[in-house]
Amino acid sequence: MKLITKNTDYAVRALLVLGGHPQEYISARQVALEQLIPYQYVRKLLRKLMHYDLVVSRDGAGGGFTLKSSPSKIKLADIIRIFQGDIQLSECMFRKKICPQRSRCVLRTHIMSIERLVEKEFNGITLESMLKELKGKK
Amino acid sequence: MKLITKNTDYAVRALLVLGGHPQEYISARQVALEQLIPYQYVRKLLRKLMHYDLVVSRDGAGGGFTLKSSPSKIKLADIIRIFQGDIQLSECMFRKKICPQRSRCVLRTHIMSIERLVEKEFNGITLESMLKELKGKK
DNA sequence: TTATCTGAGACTATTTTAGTATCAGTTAAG
DNA sequence: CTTAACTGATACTAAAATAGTCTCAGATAA
Ligand code: FES
Ligand code: FES
Repeated sequence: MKLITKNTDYAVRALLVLGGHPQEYISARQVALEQLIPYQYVRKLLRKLMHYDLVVSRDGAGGGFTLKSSPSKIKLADIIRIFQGDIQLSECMFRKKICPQRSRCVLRTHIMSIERLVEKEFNGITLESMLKELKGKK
Repeated sequence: MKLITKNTDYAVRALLVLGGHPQEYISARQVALEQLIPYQYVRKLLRKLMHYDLVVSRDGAGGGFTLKSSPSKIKLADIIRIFQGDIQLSECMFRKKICPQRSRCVLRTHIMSIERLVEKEFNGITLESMLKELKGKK
């Protein structure tokens, strides 16, 4: 069971790179090199982060990506949601209007509360807090 | 992001069926019918539960499966571990001796503590408690 | 002896995750 | 005004995880 996929992991690292160079445009190539992420792959991730308004890009030579908003506003939970979708109970169809099993489903309420707990934890971790930790390690 | 896969979900349902008929041997067919799980699939799950000592089987006509130990001893966390493996951080290689990224890895400690939190929650849910809830719903 | 069961293992299918390749268009700098 | 360093978009392929099927040998109750 994985709480975090490679996608998310890479995305966080990429954002940390951008966060490490405020106001600068950093190319995908540089991110790939700094974090040892496959070049084309990180480009894809960065583009996705752009679609979700976490970063902005600039075309052409000297271009690249930079954070759109302050690191304190970027939560780990957001990143996870972008790359792994919402936290959700297996095949339980309770999102699809009415689940036929619902009346005798025992897992549902438990999972939902644990999901909320996890979400809360992930919400407490921001890019800012991660950047600080990183500085502490250097 | 899924905390629970279909595997686990089915397995829990199967165990609930067995738990609903203490001391009786229930056939895979009956479990499949009661819970609308594909027959061959549930057989495979039950066999796995047997390998992990949660249930015992009896061959031949009138045979089937029954819980090996008391429902109070069967934790949701056990079932998840059987079907989804340990909770673990993405590709972080810190299990493999030394991870090259470790020194500048910021996610590791966070994820580990959240993993422990989740594990603790799942440990608090037993087959017994689920059976009780189910009775309350009937 | 037959119908009903499990054990085991090989398969196939589907979905999710990871990664690559290509091409058109933008921009800075010589 | 050409070239090198970029991004946007999209279509791919590959690998891994999950879900589900099929078949056959052997056990057992009736
Ligand atoms: S399976 Fe639908 S409510 Fe749980
Ligand atoms: S990636 Fe290895 S310690 Fe985090």
